[in-house]
Amino acid sequence: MGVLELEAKDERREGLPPLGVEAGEDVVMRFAPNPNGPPSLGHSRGMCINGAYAREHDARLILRFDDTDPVNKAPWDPAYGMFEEAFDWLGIDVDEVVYASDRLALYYEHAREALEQGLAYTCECSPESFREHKAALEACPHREEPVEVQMQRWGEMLEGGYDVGGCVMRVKTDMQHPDPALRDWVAFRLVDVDANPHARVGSRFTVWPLLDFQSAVDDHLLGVTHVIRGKDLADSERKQRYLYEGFGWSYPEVLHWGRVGVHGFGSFSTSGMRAAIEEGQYSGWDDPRLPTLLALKRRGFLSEAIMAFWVGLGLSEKDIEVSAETLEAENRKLLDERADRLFFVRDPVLVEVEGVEGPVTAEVPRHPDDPDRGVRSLVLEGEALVPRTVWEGLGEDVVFRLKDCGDVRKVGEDRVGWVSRGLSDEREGPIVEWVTPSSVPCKVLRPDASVHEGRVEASAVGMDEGEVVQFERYGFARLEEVEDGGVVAVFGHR
RNA sequence: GGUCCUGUGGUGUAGUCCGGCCAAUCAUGUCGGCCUCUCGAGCCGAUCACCCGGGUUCAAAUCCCGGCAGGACCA
Repeated sequence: MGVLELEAKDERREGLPPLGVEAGEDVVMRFAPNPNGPPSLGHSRGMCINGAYAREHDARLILRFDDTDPVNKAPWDPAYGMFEEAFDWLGIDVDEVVYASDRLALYYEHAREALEQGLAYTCECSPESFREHKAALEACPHREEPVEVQMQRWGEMLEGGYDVGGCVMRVKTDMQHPDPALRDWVAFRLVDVDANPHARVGSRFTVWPLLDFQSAVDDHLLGVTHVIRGKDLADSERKQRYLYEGFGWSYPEVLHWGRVGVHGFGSFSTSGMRAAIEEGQYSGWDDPRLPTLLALKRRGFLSEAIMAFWVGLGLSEKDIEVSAETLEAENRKLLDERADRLFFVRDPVLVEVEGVEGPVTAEVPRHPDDPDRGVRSLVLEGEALVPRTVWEGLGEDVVFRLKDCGDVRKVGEDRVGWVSRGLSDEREGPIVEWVTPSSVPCKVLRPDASVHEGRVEASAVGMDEGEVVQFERYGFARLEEVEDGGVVAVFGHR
């Protein structure tokens, strides 16, 4: 037996690219959202990819709220819990939850060390004047002042000796760096917290770190070994490396992904959604039109489908536009097997069935491929309800089928004649969903904000709220309200 | 304007580091057929791609140079 194991070059890779983990290395990953709104489909990419890697490497996964911008990305209190719930829903175990806003003392401590070691300085330049220094590739006068001066200014910053904008702390990089974005970036600034109280810590702190500093310090302190994030943060790495090198820390492995647009969900910013909800354009964060996880869940999307969708897209750095159909296809694969079938008749027409002898009981399987789940019974006596669009599309005398019941011929405006119990050779029309007058009213909320009104067979009343079903020939929907008097469902997709 | 990233069918994606087995993978979409008492699922088939131009080489999706296009960040 040959011991030679060729690493076949043409073997197709499956799943996510390898992480680059050394043997025996403990992997620590984190997902670090800004909790300024509820988790969206976009966030779920980070949750799923980190979660999938964490699972694969038996890694420690940290949920860290990077909530240190009370002004531009003001945290929204309910969002914290919603992210934890979203992880639960996705079936991803989080080992630790960290709030950056609890850790200001740690950031201050590291700021002090950075100043003492000459890695950073305090700067009183106005944005305009610093911009000039930056453009001229020269240090500003504050950069080289002695440590004592730096420490003193830092102290004044903390003690309220400056107005907002009066002083910042910068990390020293290289004022001649070819990329102006990297020249002495701002690590701390003053915030008007009276006007912008923080959702968790109120107005207690006026000096706040910017994301690059906070996240750099936290990744180190929390022992994060692998960071996966959007390439919009690609510059962060280069900024943060100055700090890491100064402190003698080692930088985590970083992977990036490009921007994703999901065609069919539009692009919604958190702040845009919030404004639209407040104006009443949407019913709430779970409005079926929105790309939030709440809305997707409400429409019957399964978390496994979302996971499979993101893992399938992979991790490329190119910007992509995918169709919602791809996500729907993942969901359909799972749902087709799980969802019980029901007849929902949209915009029904009541037709009289002439010539039918006695009640005819139709026993329709709950699932066509799984007879063990039993049947639902519909008893046809003299009247049936059929969808208006189908009915109006039928020519005179056309024979069509009431699914699993019998063939009938359209003989008048609102009448059909019974043809046969079994499948007849005469049928040329479609096989159509139908219900009896004992059915219950049903509303289907659609993701385009329209509502389809109709009737659903009475057996729906025995089902659980939250259950996802397939309305035959119509599509998948999640039962939201199930009461004797009627049913409300939210449409998922075909 | 600067820096960086990315260009494979309609949409994603594998392959690019280490050139040949790539007349290019898989998924999704579309079209057609089979099956089915759903316009669902399943099965079969078809369709459709290496951004452009040079160069290196016996051989380039893959390496080099130059364009072009898209994006991100900063200004």
